[in-house]
Amino acid sequence: MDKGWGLTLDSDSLGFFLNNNNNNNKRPPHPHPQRNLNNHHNKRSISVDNTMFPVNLGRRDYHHHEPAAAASSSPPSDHVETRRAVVDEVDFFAKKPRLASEDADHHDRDDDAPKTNRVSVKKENSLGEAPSRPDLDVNTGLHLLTANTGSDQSTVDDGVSSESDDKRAKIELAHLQMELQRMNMENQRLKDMLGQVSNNYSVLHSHLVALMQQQQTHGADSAQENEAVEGKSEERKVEVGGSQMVPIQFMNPGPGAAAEADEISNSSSEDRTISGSPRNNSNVVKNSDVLPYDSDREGKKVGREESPESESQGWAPNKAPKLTPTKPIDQSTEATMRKARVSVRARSEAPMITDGCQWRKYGQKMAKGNPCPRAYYRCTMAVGCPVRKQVQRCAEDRSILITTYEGNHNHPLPPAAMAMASTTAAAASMLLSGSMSSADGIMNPNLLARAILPCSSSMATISASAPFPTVTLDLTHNPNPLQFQRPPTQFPIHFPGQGQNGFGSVQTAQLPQVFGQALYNQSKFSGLQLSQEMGHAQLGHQAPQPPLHQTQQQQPSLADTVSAATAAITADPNFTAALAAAISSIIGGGAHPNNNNNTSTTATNNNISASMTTSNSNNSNKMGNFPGN
DNA sequence: CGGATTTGACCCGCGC
DNA sequence: GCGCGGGTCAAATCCG
Repeated sequence: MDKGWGLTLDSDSLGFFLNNNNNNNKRPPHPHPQRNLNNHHNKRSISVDNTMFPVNLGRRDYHHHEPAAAASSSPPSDHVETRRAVVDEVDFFAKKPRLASEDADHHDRDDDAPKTNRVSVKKENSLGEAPSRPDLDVNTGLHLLTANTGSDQSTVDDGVSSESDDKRAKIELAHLQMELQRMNMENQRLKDMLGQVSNNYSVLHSHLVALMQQQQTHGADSAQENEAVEGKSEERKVEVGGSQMVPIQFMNPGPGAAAEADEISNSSSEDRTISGSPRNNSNVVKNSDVLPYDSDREGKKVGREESPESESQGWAPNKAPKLTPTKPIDQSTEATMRKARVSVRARSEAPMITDGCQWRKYGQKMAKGNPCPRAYYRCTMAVGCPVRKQVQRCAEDRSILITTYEGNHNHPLPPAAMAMASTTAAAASMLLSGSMSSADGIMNPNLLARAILPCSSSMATISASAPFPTVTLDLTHNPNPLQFQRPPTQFPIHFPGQGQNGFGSVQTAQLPQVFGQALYNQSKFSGLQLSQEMGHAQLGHQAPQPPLHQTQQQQPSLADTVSAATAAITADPNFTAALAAAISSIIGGGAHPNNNNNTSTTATNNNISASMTTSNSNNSNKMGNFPGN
């Protein structure tokens, strides 16, 4: 029985495993709440490895030992019912057990019959002769594999009924162990599948966005070119789909990007050193990463790309202007492209919004014109990830947290992080796409704004002022649940069964789910959660902020909203229109004039309103020095 | 003790 | 050329 309850440890770890299945954090253990999950992750791996195999050995012994009763007499265990693997398991053993169970039944029911069977079996075991009867033949096979057969049979020979009970218990134990083993294995497979699906989604999504950009860029030029681009795009899509290369290629706006993407894996990191900055060391490490994406390398390649649209958005510290001495115009464009940012304004008392990624603070500065310090973070989920973000309180309303993202992750993201990452990347790509439609777009904010926001959105502002074009997503405004309903045509792709995130099933059911979006909602994390764990009363804005902080149950998850925005972006062939739809979907209604330094455009159609998902969830980072405090 | 944070210094681009 | 501001580095410090 001890062994049997050793199984509960397995089951615990199994449940543990299941619970954390979506948390693909790879960070080392850390005391912070979110990192505890990482801890779990590590533990999970270890526990699976350590517990599975030793137990498996034991289980095997048990199974070979007494598989018969396991199939015939053991009652269904708690773990078994719903899992298909268990069915397979039972089926698997039903072959042997069904025959062997006859033995067991005989043992249990008849006092005499077993003797005959035993005699014949022992005879076969000892002699190894071919049996004359088929049933005996089967029995022989089973017992030959059994190490402890002799002892068990000897106990049966004693004819003690209590020992048959013990035997039955052992059988059940063996069965449970086997089931647990199966479940562990299957969950491992599921985890792998999930990881693959996530990766595939990243790849597909990024390239879809790239394709959208290409269409957008060339759509106005000529239909002929557009067809040509699509031809390239299809080629590229196929290649990407096969190789899973370049998971993050959001920012390849031009047709040259297609060829460029293919070259990225072949490009060497040496080009990157053109900048001569000692700070680029991390990029060398980055190139050694499994994932071939490297925005820096994209940046390097710009210098030798002929197409003005070949510049992509590298976010890592780039000295881009130095890279292209032969094309002054392209230089400025490239630099701008590379510096494109997506700023998210959200009300939060927490030091930082939890977006699913792991961040490490590397600096803090007092920015001019804002009494609140600006904190600098970089993504630490992968070595050399170029993504960085700045967190700063709004000078005018310190309850508003402004998070500015730069760059694209060069590593697979956990589901929770993909929503935000995809949205910001898509928004940035749209910004860039719009700017690409006109050479003057970047320098002409109004033109750019018109290009990107034909429908205009009061909540989305675009600052195209050099050198950093920025899309600002303002999530600080009152969401209107009614507005959350969106014409289905906006989101043709729909995944059913999205109601498990605890939020209103209505909006979640109506939300579009593109590709792996469903995974987001399954995550324990909301894609973008705003933590309130730090000093609620500090800023004094916590008190009833009317509709801004409504109950979570009535608010669409911000993760869902972000996903919706991403879906809108990726699903709509009209890319600029998609931008407006996405942004307006995030933002919701209401005018928002107070974007300090951004050239803003106002909008009217707000089909989906975003809400802040305030929760007590963990903050991945503990900022000892909270900007704004 | 290792990792994260803090913080002053440094680098770089830009405007005058 | 110089100053300013943004961004980053890295040694010191903190913390679990």
